[in-house]
Amino acid sequence: MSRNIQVTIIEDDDTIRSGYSFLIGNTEGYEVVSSYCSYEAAALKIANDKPDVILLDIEMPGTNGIDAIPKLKKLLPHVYILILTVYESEKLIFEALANGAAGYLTKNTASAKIIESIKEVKEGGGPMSINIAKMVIKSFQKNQESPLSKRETQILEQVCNGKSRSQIAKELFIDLETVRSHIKNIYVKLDVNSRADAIKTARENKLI
Amino acid sequence: MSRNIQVTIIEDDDTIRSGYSFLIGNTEGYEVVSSYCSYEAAALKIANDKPDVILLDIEMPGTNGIDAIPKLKKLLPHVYILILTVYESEKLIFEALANGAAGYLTKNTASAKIIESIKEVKEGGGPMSINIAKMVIKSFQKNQESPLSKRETQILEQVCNGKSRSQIAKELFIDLETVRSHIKNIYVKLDVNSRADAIKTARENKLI
DNA sequence: TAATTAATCACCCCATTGGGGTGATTTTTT
DNA sequence: AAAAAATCACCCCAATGGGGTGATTAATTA
Repeated sequence: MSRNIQVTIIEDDDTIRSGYSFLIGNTEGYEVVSSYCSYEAAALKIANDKPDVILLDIEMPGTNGIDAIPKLKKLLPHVYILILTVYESEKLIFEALANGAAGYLTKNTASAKIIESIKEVKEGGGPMSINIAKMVIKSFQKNQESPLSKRETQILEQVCNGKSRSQIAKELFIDLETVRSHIKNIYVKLDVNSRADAIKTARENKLI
Repeated sequence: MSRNIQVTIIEDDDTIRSGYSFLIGNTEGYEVVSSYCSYEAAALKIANDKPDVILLDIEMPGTNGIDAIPKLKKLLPHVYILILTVYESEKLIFEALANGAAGYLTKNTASAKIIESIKEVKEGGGPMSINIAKMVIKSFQKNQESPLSKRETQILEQVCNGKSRSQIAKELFIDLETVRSHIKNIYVKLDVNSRADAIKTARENKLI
């Protein structure tokens, strides 16, 4: 009834690539339809391979994995891309996810977990390594010890939404001068003197 | 050598509470130090229980789980809070995480996974149910079919950072009039006529 | 209870900004 | 060859933003 999960591997290291290939190819229900050592090599033929899931490395010669994601998605709009890399930098992780990666595993991940994640991603899940999940969750968390009051935080949020003083005043049913006053206090507390700097500081310190 | 993981359960449903209590209490290496049916009940005594991990429900009489998170964190700064609930709304999930929850599981989660997640959270991980992970990852993903050009997207990002036209011009080494021109085109494409509306539309459509 | 902090509003000043027009040139992509 | 993207130019003017300085009334904390 159910077809094997078709997997393509894009990874420049020969040893790792054949390792994954062997692992997946010998697992019941999985099938490696192709493997490439670069995006450029994959681009030429992958549209015919029609994989369900692509295992993608980030560090590669030529087009790197991050930039390869949108290009692969264009070639195969319904493919699920699972990043499998040694990198754990926040920037790379979020860029990969923003570009359309469906999951992110680090290379120390156990074989069983990789196999499980391929299935999970194919079923619409979002597999992540423990450490990745930690970073992702942390990125959501607000600073619990903000120097700003509730009202100030509320107003700063509106500033981040690009609202003008008068717009904020209307929405919060307070006077324009009150908004001004709050913003001035925010500037003092954050030690800034412009909207742009306030937003920057607020984001850096997760005050919003 | 290693102490049992001390767990507190806060959950208003008696049946579910004793179910979890039984499950965790009878697992090697885990210990239920206390269980409460509301935040109010917990607040009085939990500081003495000193749990490592709190299993917290969202739907509860009195203070709900979301609002209870920061309060519990104040009472026990080093506690890990694991949300265990039936709710899967994006809003609740992100609010819970923003408030400091370390993980988020839905109640259909298998017993073994719950036990594993408690350990994971105590070790600094960020356990999530598959469906939650999916939503979290989706929240990062940009719209791949933006109506905006690269330059326009770049400029809109700066607008979202609260930058003025002249600041953007300086940063991108282009003329102020060019920035103006781009912003005007962005407004036309997004069918808006102010920064605030552009930011709103951009966020709603994940163009940034 | 006393002292802070938070939240509200007021009026001064003025350079900068933002948004609406209209139009043109050059490079890149299709 | 045509379309889209990126660049720059000049018109207009109300609204905005940031800098001062200061006051009143809750609410919270010491």
